[in-house]
Amino acid sequence: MPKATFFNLPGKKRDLITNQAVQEFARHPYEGASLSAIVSRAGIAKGSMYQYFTGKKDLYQYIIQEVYEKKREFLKPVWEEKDRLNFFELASLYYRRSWHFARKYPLHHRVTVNFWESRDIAVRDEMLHKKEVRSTEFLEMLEAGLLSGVISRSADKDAVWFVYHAVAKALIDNFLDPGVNPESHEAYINSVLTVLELGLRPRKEQ
Amino acid sequence: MPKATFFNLPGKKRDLITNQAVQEFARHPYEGASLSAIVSRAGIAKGSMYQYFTGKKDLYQYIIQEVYEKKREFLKPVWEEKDRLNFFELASLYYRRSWHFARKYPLHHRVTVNFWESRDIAVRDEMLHKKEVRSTEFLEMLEAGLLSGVISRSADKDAVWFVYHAVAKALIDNFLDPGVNPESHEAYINSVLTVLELGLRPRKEQ
DNA sequence: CCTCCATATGACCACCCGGTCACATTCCGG
DNA sequence: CCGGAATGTGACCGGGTGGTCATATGGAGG
Repeated sequence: MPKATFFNLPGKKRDLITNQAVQEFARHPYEGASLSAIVSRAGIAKGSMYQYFTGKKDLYQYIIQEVYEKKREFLKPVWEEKDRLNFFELASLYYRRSWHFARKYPLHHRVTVNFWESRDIAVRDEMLHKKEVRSTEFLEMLEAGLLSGVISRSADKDAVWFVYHAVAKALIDNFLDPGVNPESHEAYINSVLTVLELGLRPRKEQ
Repeated sequence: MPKATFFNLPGKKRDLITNQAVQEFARHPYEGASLSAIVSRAGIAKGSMYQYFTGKKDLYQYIIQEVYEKKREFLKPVWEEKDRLNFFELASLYYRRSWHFARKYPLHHRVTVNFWESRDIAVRDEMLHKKEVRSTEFLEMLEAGLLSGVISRSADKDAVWFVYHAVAKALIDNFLDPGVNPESHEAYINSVLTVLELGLRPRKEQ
């Protein structure tokens, strides 16, 4: 969505602008982010920004796209294990790697969190699109789990999806909580997933 | 936190201001809510608002307090069943009644949703305080469930709390999704809770 | 009736926002 | 070296914000 001019820019300058924009959208959700702050920190004129993008929304959509591309790339190794691991193992791997992403690229992580909490209409449709992208692989995983019998066949598929989605969101929200102990956090993710796996009602067989 | 002047106001006028503020904070999260819009819709002068409250934040805190008081009152009947119902029955009752609250007072519901999604610092401490308030009764419920053995003793208590909290948030977020069928929604809440109760791994005993 | 104090008012302030545009600068092919 | 196209610039615009304050209004007690 950026104009051609943006891609004609020398790489350094383009990266600087991109990075400053990521930083701003990490600090504030779309509505609260300030274009003026971005251009000022990037050391360019306001008018220049409008040579590169048609407006604030355009810039935001570009940044969102870049950030998700990066995350998708980072998560690729998880899906390559798809055939070797069962649903529960894969889910654990998925969340642990998402956590690594959040630690390695905290700004990008913050951008995604701000993004899916945004209630802006201009952003919502794009959001739905992205959510589909995000969930496709996970949904496949779930289907396979149900088919193979690793997941109880009596479970309501919609409800399972809902629960996992909710817990995923909460887990990821908390990925960067200050005061979290890196060593224990992986174990914590697994504890949470175990609750989902076994359920709260005691099991007779163990 | 409002000034004494506010409580000297005739009841009608006080209610009008309160209602318009609730409406605005239902439409927009704190940062995006407009004081000018509130006073304009309430038909009072901007200066008058500053006779009643010390500022926007003060007004917001008052509204939040009122809204949560209303919700707490509405949920009271649930906790009176505490001794008659087990953990799972109580949880079901709790969410179904929360949903009734959302249907009956959609604006107040929206205010709560905006509130706990807010990332404003001025609001965060207050929020933590409120969350404690909200969770106290639920945490008690959970403790009792663990003690009585209705909940598996092998479950990690923190993880259980985390999962329930996450699902609660997601359920409540979706309470007012347009296009939701009121009759089926209660059943859906129960489906979701059943997933938590039984877990995803198949059970041998059934 | 007059005084005094609480209350009501809206013009006004400084500041911010996203966006525009006439003009300056840079670059490159002829 | 020139001329035209591409790019860079920041003052400026209209409109919004939360907050202030001198002034006007009202009502209760002496």
